[in-house]
Amino acid sequence: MATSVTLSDVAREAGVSLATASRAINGSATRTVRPDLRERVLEAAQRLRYTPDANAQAMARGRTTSVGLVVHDITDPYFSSIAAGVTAAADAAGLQVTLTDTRHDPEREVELVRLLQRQRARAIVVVGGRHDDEAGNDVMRRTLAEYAASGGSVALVGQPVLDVDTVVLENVAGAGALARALHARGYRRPAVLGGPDTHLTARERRDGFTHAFAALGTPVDPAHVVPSAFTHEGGEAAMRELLAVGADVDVVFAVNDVMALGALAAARDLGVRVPEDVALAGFDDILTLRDVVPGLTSVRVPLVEVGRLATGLALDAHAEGPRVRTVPTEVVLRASTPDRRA
Amino acid sequence: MATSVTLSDVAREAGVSLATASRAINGSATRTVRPDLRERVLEAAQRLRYTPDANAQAMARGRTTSVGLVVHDITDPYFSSIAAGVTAAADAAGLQVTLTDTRHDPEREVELVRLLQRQRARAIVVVGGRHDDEAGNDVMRRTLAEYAASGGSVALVGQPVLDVDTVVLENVAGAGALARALHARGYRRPAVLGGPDTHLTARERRDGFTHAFAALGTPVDPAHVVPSAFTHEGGEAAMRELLAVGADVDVVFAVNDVMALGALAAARDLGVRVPEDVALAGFDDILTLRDVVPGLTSVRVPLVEVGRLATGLALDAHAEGPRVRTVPTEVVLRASTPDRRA
DNA sequence: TTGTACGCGTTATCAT
DNA sequence: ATGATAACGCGTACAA
Repeated sequence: MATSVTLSDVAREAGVSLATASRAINGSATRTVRPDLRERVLEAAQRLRYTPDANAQAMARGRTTSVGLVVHDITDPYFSSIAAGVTAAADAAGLQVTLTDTRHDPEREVELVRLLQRQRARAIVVVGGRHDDEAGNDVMRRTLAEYAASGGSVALVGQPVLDVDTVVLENVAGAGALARALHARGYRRPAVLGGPDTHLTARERRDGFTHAFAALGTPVDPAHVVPSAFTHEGGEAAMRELLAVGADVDVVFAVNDVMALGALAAARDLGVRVPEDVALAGFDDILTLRDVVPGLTSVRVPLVEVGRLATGLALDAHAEGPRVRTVPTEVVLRASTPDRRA
Repeated sequence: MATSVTLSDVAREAGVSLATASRAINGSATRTVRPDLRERVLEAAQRLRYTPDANAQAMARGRTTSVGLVVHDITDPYFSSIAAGVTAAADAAGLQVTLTDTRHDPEREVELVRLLQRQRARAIVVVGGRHDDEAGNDVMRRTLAEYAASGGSVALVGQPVLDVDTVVLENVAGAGALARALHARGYRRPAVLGGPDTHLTARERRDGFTHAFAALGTPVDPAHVVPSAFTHEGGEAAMRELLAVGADVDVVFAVNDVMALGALAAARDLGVRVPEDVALAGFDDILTLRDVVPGLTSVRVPLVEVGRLATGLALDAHAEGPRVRTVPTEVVLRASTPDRRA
């Protein structure tokens, strides 16, 4: 480690006290510095190439300027868009983002929160739907509570089950609206690539979809609800399974776009045409969709905005119990689900 | 800010000195602690829910555990894949990643490096090709030099023009190999969506491509080299321009995949079929391509590995002058450039 | 307005 | 092996 110029060096060089140098450079709120002294200090700082040590400042002030971000996979467009929102919001607040990635390992999520707590991140944004796993949730809930007790604030993107501020996506409503839109276009034999059984987001979207179709008088055949991983590979495998049994379906709903794209790949691979042989829809409306043909019908989630919102929630200190911000979704119909009534 | 348990609290609770507590918990290298005392300390720490303050540790040790990362746009698959490599490598080294995003503003790049220097990031990875702009490069070079002088190390992904360790992509060779592969498939009337004139990566790929085609006896018509932004929109606009003038071309090379996808969108929009009416190729082989039809011919760059490599380079302290790690590329032929000789 | 001195939480040096 | 104690770089009451 080479030598780093400190504020003391600057003070000495400028012939003033450490305190004055600090006030001149940082611009203390209450105190003010005589213009000529201030000038001397700034000049000295420049001459010496002084760089304030954010770490030391954080120590002295008692709070850091960093925001922790926990995602499952930064290469996934869903997460990278949210991450963009988080960095934008943090930047606007003069804060830095520490990016951490679970690589889809749920246990790492807890470790990463602890890690960020050690960094004394002023706030943590955790992105990712919860699981129906009381034991697991309990560990996470306790971990977050400890972090909060140590002075940090948390925002979650997912389900409001961890007693922290949460950005909630309208999964049920969005999937229901999608189902109705598809029904209106003439689809009557739906199938669902449902994701993991315990994954709440997957479940909400799956049930929102199936319930809506049931309410319309054309229930989804339970045999046509295929569980899978929440990933590209998961969607691909589930679609393959569905097609392998020769299921009689006219539209397939994958509970997220990445899965839908996996399904699309499977269909392509098996010579099944979308939408001619079967229609396909996803959820999230990730950025990738702009480059996919046929245009994939989806349910839009304002992902960047979700990141901003979560960051704002986490940063905006509050007193009362956990808040919930519900983000509306919007059905976007595209070529992958053409009108069948023609 | 709520109260946080400190090491002193733990020491008092365990009835030992601060020093012993520190040694027991951190496990000092040279010193060792009597087992029973050690046990008492650990137990006390657990009881009090003690969490070490990474910031304070960094102060005392004189070095932080964070790595800075500078990208232009985290939602761009090129950058997010590299970011995945950086976080993986950092994680393996027990370090954290501070993610910063220029949002395509070159001036922010310098500011972000200064920001990361203030954070005393132990290393900084800057991702992004350089520009033919000596003034701009000079500012950046000086900024990085100052950071290095303060004890940090830097790795760049791009061109080795800033006197720091650099991961270099085989742009010229890759584009040349692509040109030859296309020529071998029968293409004779190539065009290039060339990106910004001053952008070195764009230029290298453009020239590598045109020179190779010239060497094969079928030079690229200069009128068919269209400059543009290095983005999706840039590719789209350039393709639109090319098609608008009714250029007589049989294959279009976009200097990166994101641009190629923009070009694909433009072609689609104008009713021009790929590859029937014109073939298309890109560069990078971003993850998104797995979902694009027709499969886009590209030049593969091991992006995640590039991120890992750059991080390793930055972390592995060295004495001598700037090192260069060249990453090989590989032509991947897909459906967007079918064999024309049939 | 300026300077002195203490504190932030931890590591490391130096006695003991 | 353990314990005082001095750093680390900075902010800020408090005193002058």
